[in-house]
Amino acid sequence: MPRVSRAEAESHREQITDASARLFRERGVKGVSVADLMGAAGLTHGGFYGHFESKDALAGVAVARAFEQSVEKWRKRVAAKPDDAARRAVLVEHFLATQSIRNVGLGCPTVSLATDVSREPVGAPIRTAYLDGLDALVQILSEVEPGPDAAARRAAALADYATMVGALLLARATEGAPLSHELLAAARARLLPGVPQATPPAPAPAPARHKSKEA
Amino acid sequence: MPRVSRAEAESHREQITDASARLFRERGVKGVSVADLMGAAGLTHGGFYGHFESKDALAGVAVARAFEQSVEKWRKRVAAKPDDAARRAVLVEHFLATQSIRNVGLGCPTVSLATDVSREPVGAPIRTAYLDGLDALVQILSEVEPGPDAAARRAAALADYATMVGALLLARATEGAPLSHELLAAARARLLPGVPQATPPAPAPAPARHKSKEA
DNA sequence: TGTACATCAGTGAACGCGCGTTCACTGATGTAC
DNA sequence: TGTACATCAGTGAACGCGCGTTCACTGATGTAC
Repeated sequence: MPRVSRAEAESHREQITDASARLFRERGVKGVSVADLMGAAGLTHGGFYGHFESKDALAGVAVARAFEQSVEKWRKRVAAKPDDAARRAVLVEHFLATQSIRNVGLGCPTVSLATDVSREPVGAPIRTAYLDGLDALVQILSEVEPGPDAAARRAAALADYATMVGALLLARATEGAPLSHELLAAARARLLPGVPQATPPAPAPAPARHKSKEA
Repeated sequence: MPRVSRAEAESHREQITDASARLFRERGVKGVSVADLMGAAGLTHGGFYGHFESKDALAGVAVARAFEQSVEKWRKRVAAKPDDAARRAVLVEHFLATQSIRNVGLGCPTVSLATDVSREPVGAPIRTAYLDGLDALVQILSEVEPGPDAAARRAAALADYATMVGALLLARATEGAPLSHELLAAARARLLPGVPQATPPAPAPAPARHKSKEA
């Protein structure tokens, strides 16, 4: 089986990177072994060092990959909406959706990796990747915020982002308790005042004061 | 040296608990060994199981201890202020102070342990301790929030809390970059609009439009 | 208060285990002619 | 296009290490008389 073609080897490297981007978010960098990562690509552990210099080096590459995926999703959501208010709303609603609680592996790396990153020394590859990725997401959010100037829009984006990250982080830590959904709902209400909260699975049938909300 | 008095043994248990409450916040539960914890109390690792059933059981006790310390601090800060607006402000300002970035070991466990807790299975001792502790802190904040009724005050407390947690979490993950302080400042401005931001080490000398802000 | 002995807090060696990393080896791939 | 050989992607055993946990042992503490 050894000595596969160069195209296959490159595909293996991609598989390792993608699996790491997902598993590191789910279990943390320390929570996944090199053998786990290679196994996710259908390989054995020994070949790892043909692809990456070390597990820490992979962490940097994998975190960059995770952010690339998020940036792409954000761009697509933004592009599908007609105006900035709708663009901001769709970003917030996706971030704070109930499904985001359980969707750790493909969810925003900002939330799932923040603590791991903050425990790494300042020069670690994972820190650079995280900082760059966070910058890119904040930039996208800034562009759809209302405000008189760029500084105001950036400040609004940072405050919004902090609220979303905190709410999802706490919702995950309290998963299974009512507080978990309460946190997401409170953050949605804060960031999108006046927008109907349609997220709970079976909302009470309202008396339809204005009009029905779902087709 | 073995067979110390019962009072000494109880003191050892307290030292282990306190050291764990601090070190678990700094490095995570997996980031500290039983030998580290016992060493912090001046003991060797073998005696650990005379005090706790397992490392996981200690994690529950230590996290409860960490939250007790935070609740006590919050109560003292609240008690020192004359009205609810000032009480809310002092809680927010302490949470989002620049020093909080580095003060992980004695800082709010909600931030430093959220990810570790969310990666534990639902029945783990650490999850119960975390949920109870978070409930207690949210309760204190709810009592000083403005609002027409208890539900509104609780929703405001949850949104405020999410904003503070997210801002501090991200500020820690980006420590060393300008973005780190920017995040704290944006959250302060969002939660305490109109309050002068005196936190940067050397604020530009303002033209003193109303009055000087520090005695 | 004083003596005799059972209790048990802490020690340190040992356990099995999983980890990140290294390395000799294999054999299909890629290349030179 | 076909042959000969060097390259190198992947294998799996092995390395040293640190981990959580167990356990026989020690000797001061606590207790019974």
